[in-house]
Amino acid sequence: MATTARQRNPDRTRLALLEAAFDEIYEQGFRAASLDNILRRTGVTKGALYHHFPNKTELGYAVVDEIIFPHASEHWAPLIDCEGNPVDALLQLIQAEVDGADEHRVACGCPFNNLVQEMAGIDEGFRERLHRMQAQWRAAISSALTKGQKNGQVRKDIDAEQAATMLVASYEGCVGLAKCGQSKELFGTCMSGVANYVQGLRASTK
Amino acid sequence: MATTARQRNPDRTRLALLEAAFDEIYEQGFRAASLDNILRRTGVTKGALYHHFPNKTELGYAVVDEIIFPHASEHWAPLIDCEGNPVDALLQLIQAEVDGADEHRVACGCPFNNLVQEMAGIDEGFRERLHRMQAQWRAAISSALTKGQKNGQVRKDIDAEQAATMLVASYEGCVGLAKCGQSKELFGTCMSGVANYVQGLRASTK
DNA sequence: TAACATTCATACTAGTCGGTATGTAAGCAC
DNA sequence: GTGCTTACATACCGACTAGTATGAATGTTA
Repeated sequence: MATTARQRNPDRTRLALLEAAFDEIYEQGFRAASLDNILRRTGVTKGALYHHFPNKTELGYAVVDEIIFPHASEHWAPLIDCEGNPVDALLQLIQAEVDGADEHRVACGCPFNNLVQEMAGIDEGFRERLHRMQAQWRAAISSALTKGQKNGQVRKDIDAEQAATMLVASYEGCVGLAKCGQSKELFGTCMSGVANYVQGLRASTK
Repeated sequence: MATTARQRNPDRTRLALLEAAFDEIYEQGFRAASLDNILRRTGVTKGALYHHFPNKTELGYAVVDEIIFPHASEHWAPLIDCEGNPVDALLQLIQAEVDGADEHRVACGCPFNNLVQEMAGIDEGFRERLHRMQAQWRAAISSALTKGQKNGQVRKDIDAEQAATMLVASYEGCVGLAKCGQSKELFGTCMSGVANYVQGLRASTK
C-alpha cells in the first residue's frame, strides 16, 4: 500500500539496474554481489529486477554484454582505425591508462580481468563472453602491429600475434600488481615496463 | 552419542584443515569457500575447526602463511641461490611452469593471483601478506638480474627492477589469459612470449 | 586414581542469499 | 469507458552462511 505512484520508464530502470550491477560486481565480484545491494543502489524493487532479468546470472551476462564490452571496445577503438604508427598509438593508450588511474580504479582493478579470475573457471557463459573480448582485443593489437610491419614502422622479426598476447598479459598483470600493492605509483612504474617493451617493437631507423 | 572414538592428532587435524581450505579457496575463491565444504572434505567437525582457528578469515590468513607462501618460496628458490646465468635460470623456471600446467591448474589459475584479485582491494590482512610475497618475488628476480649484469650475462642497459616487475606482471597475465581461454595451449604460446622477453635480457655475445 | 586442559562432536542460532508468489498500478488498444 | 499487457511492489520461502553453546572424550600431570 501507499505505492508512491512512480512514473514508469522501463528502459531507464533496466539501465539503472545494469549500471548499479556493474558497480556492485566491480567492487564485490559477481558472486559476492548482492541483489539486495543493487536494489538499494537504484531504489528499484526486486519485482522490477526480476521483471527485466530472469536471474542473477543473466543480469551478470547483460552487464558484460551491455556495459563492459562496449566500454572496452570504445577504449581500444583508436587502435583499430589507427592511421599512424601503431607503436605510438599503443604508447598513447598506455599513457592514457596510467593518467586515468585513480585510487578506486587501482583498488578494484580491471573489471574484465576481475571477472576472468573469478568466473572463467566455473561458468561457461561468462568464460565464453570474456574469451571473445580477449581474443578480439589481441586481434586488434596484432593486426595493428602487422600493418605496422608492412609500413616499416614495426620490426619485422617479431611475431605480431605473440607480441599482442604478451601485451595483453602484461597489461592485466600490471593492474594486478598495482591492486596488490594498492599503489598508483606501482602501476605507473609497472606500465613503464610495458611501454619499454612496446618501444622495443619499433623498427630501427637506421 | 556414538562418537566413533577417533584417535586425536591435533597437528594432523590442523594440517588437514589447511590443505582442504587451500583446495576449496583455490577452486572457489575465499569468500565463496564454504566452511561446511572444507569440513566435508576433511571429515573434521565444526567444533574442531573452531578449536584450531578463531574464524574463517584467520583460517584464510593461515592458508596464505603456511601453504601458499612456503610453496611459492620453494618454487622460486632456484633463482635465489643461482650460480649460473640468471637468464637460463629464468627460462628453466618458465619451462617448468609450462610443463607442469595441467587442466586443473589452467582452469583455476594461480592461487596467489586469485587471492590478489579477490581480496587485495577489500581486506588489508590478505593484501599485506600477498604484497609481501609479491615484493619478495620481484626482489629475487631483480637481484638475480643485477648479479647477472655484474657478471656480464645480462644486458647492462636494462633496469633490473623494472624487468623483474614486468616479468611478474606478464607471468600473472599469462595465467589469466590461459584461464580465460581455458587452454593449456594458449598458456604455452603466451609463456613463450615471456621467454622471448627473457631472452632479450641476455647480454649480446659479440 | 583424581584433577584438569586439550581436542574434538553435536546441535543450534541469527542473518543473508537468490528466487518466487501474488497483488496492483500505469499505459495502450479499441 | 472496458480489457489487456507491461511494469512494477510487497511479502515471503527454503537453502545456506559463519559462528556459538554445550558437552563429551582423550591425554597429561600430580
